[in-house]
Amino acid sequence: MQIKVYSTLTRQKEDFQTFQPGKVGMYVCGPTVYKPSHVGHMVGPVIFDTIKRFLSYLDYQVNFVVNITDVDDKLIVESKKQNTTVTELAERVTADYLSNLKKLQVTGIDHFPRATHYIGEILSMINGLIEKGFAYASNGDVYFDVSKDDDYGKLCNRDPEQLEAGARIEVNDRKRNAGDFALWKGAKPGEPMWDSPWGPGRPGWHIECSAMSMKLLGESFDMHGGGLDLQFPHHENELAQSESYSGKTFARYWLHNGLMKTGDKKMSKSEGNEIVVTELLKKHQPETLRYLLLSSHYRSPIEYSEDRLLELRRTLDSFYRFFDRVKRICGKSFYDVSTPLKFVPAPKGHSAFMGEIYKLRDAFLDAFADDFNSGGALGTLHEFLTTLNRFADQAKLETAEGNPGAKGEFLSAVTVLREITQILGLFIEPQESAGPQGNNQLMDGVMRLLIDIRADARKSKNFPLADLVRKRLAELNITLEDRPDETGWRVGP
RNA sequence: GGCCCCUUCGCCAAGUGGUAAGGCCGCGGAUUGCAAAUCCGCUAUCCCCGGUUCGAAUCCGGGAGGGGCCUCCA
Repeated sequence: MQIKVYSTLTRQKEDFQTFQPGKVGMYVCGPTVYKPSHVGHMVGPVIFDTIKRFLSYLDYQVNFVVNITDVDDKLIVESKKQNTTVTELAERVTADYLSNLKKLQVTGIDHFPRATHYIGEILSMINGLIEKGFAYASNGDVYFDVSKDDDYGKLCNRDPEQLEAGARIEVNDRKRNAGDFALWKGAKPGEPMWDSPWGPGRPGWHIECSAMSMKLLGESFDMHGGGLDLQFPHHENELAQSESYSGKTFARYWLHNGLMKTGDKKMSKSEGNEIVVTELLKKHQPETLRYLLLSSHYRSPIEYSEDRLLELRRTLDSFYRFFDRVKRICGKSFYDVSTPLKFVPAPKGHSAFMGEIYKLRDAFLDAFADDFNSGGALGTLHEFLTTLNRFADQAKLETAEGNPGAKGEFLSAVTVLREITQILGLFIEPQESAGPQGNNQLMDGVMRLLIDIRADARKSKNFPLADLVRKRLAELNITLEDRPDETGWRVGP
């Protein structure tokens, strides 16, 4: 299977090839930890976590790094505002970030390097850049000299000459060119600082990503990701300083995810329109958010809205109902169906039904292999659902007529579904609020009682009473489902 | 002013040269005592105008509308 990747560097889809056979180095820019994460911060991690799952499924060994920038002007300002230290603030916000990722089933990140843990690497890289003539010290600061880098601007099509015309660049007479950017910033009193050959100070914004990615993934690695808003200046500068330093290709593919929007505008801390993840998760389950992030192509912007989340929840509910059905048929929870995250070709001599299932799996994988088109892949997920439900209906698996052979086949198909949902990182474990059944014994008992009373009423054709029970339960947001041999119930419409 | 990107059914969203996946909503049918759930069926020629081609939502040119970046930002 040939994977295609769109790279910002070439602005086209390319055949995916790794530097080392079977191994993938992946670096994604994480947050500056000065404010709790908002929904936009989850986009990259969820997308790239899914990409890693997919690549692992195809037997690649993926090393996935997401940095934490824990020293920066904004941290200094915010910590003063909160009357705390930079360290305390950074730790608190990092904990929030990590816990959100965990809830969203972002489990594939191998390293979360902190900028402050790599000061040594940063200093030696700056030193190297100065020695090679790409950087210069100036009054306690160190700047990267864009005029020394022939292909500066290649990622975003920026002409360094024109940067001067921008006039939005900070005026600073310590710089030689308007486009020069700080590798090291001299510290003012009271600011976090580390000793350096140029005096006490702290790293500039971009250098930590270069230093940490090189340390953890090598001078050349395969994929570099981040939000579209990081293309310039962050990634441009990161690329420039890295390749100037090593003389090698820094990252082969640059992938930029679309930005989360609220009310037609980009969601960002500076716009002040951000939806804080922990707030959102008070009203919606994490899986709904993960589903939202995967429902469109990663390069498109995603419109955030409450209605959309509610709509997607309805979509997910049909999966949860199906899982309930699986349990009734197979006596086994979908969540306990175990299958390795590994591609295995379809066995020979399968039934027509399993043929359909494998065809759907192929469609899913083809969509995903084409620039990680999760939206297209999700389309086939729904076709899985319909195909499986149809089979269960036709083979009458929930009645005495359902034969064991058909049930076995059904379970095989469910296993294939499980296989691909693992790639998506969906339906990994039951969602707390998704359970169609209550989770306490008293409730179960009372419901059993009401259902039995209603069953008696139905048997004696006392439909007004039967309907009254159902109607009153509906008013309590409980829905009854009469199935061939029993009546089930769930909370919700 | 410069650099990118987007515009597909009421809403969301795949499709990047061969005659429009999927989801939500809606409608009809099967099933049901009636519902619910499930299944089956129905609902678009792709912002506009030119061009290339046997053939374009898909390529090229122009126009309209929207978004991102050029300052911190996932």
